[in-house]
Amino acid sequence: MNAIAIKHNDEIIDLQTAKELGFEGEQIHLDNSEDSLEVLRHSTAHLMAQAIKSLYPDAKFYVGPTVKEGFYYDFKTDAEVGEGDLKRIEKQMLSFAKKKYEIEKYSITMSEAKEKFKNDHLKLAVMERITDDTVSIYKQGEFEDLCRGPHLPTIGLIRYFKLTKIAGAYLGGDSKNEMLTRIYGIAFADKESLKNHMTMLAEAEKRDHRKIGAQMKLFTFREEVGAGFPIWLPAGGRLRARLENLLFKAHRKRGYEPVRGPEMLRSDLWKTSGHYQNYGENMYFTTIDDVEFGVKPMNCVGHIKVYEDELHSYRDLPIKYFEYGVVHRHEMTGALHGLFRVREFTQDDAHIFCTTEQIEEQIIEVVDFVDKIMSTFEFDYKMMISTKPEKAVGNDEVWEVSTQALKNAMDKNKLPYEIDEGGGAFYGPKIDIKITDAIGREWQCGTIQLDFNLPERFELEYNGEDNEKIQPVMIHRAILGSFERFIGILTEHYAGEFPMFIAPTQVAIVPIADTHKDYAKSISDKLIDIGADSEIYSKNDSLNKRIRTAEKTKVPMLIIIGDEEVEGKTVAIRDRRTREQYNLSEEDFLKLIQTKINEVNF
RNA sequence: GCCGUCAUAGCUCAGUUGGCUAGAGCAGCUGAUUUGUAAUCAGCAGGCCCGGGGUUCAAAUCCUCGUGACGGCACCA
Repeated sequence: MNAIAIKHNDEIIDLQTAKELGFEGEQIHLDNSEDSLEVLRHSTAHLMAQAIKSLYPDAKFYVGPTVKEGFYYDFKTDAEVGEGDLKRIEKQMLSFAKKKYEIEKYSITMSEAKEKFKNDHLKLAVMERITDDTVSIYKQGEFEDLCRGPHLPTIGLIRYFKLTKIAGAYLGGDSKNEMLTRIYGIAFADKESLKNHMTMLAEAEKRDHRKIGAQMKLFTFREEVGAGFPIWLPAGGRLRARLENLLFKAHRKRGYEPVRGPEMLRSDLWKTSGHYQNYGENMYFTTIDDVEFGVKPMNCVGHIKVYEDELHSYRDLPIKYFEYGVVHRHEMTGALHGLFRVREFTQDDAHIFCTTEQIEEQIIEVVDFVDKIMSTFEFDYKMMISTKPEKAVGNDEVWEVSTQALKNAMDKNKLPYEIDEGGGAFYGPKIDIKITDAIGREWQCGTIQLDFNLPERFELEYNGEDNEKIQPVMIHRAILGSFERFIGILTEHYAGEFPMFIAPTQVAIVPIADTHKDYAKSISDKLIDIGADSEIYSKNDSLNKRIRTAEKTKVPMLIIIGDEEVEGKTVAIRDRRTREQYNLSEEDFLKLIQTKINEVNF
């Protein structure tokens, strides 16, 4: 098997370049290793560009890199290109690949390149980002493209690929620029891997919380209600209530007090907080009796008003208020996505008012809280420290101190984190908790924000040891982030098969005949007493049909009761997770359910 | 917001080049059947074909403006 590239000084060097520069190194062969796929997919992007150029002669190309899941190419053409054209482009790609064109490389100076591509504004835009004096051109058949490589020796090696989606993308990722057409694709070294990848995508689609949410009747959206406003259905309501209850206890144990602020507050307050100036375009406003009100996009101002209700001593700190706060944010239409991104959502929000000395321990306590919950659900997550954004209030010194405080807390406790420059809230830096979902996407959920600014703006204070007035520090934090997004992620994580302690329904009861309905009802009542929900499948359908229907609802446990069970006071259990069938006495069964429900505490 | 695709019954989908009372499965209702572990049978009902405007003898089908959804981009919990 011939090499397709080599590894030189830990860099992938294609054969064209290796020959030119006389480099040697470990051979990279065409397989599904990371290095090999990097080269293969990059060349497949070029092959796609070649096909696009032949089908749309006016097409101009921007960049075509490889990404985590394949590759894409951004281009511009006056023709309309839609999803239906992907097949056509694929076909053209295959026919070029069959011609086995060699991929040739040559170098020219930057000024020659600028002359060569003078009529191609996209290539000129690409070159603006390059500082080198020379650039390389890769050529296959008639098609050539400015590129740094690495590439395969020939496009004849490209066989197993698929164009997956077509979309628009801004030139240079900047919404002020023109929009280009982007086509995404995937390529592998062999047929089997491509097939597996496509199967994986189909499986991921089955887990989509929007799909499962509809099937399991967790939530819905309606056009006449408005985009981004979820409607919680009974099953979703039950699931959500379980989460809320568990979390309520968890907060109480950690010394948080439940409070509640109003849904909308006078705009003057949002001006004081800075939301009006910095976040106003995302807020909903209404004017009544000549007074303008803003619907809250965050709960902090309400909690500040709770704090202001009485004088505080340093002895009282830290003070922790929490609320399942409903907030409204006018997200842009294109951003809406199932429960992951909505315009009305409920945060598990809390604000900790503490002294500067208490910052570190408080941050660590919240990080522990987060870890407890994430590990309960077996989520992978990572933490990111986000620094001062462009739009921000407060002076640089305060930002510096607070950002450093977050880093110190993490460093001292040896907690790993990444840095997101400029990703902070306008009032302070934050630690974001990002969960990796079922298909590898990352979602921001929890957040811990350190804030010196709002206490200053609202002139918050407490009495210190010497009876002097001291400004407290505010920590804004959410563990789940929002119930909406978190439940969406949970749904995909479990593919709808929620564990007992959180499932909308714990037990499905199937009485074999009408004569067993009374027993079913009595079990159902006893389940409610121990905090479990059940549904009785007693409709006039065949037994098999009812078992099938019950199974399809993904309820964790199914019990069947007939003459034998009524007589012996037992139940016949089907556990859908373990697929086991066995019998238990009614008493043991209730104990089992109770144990399973209570086995989780945050 | 931007680029592209799309919208038919509660759900999943048919509906030919514009042409008869717009169809099916599931779900629902009624009846028969009372079942021991993944779909019993029969019947009934259900549609402002997303909304407004237009073209045409004729529109679910073509045009246009909205609304909503989907895939990305940008933005973000």
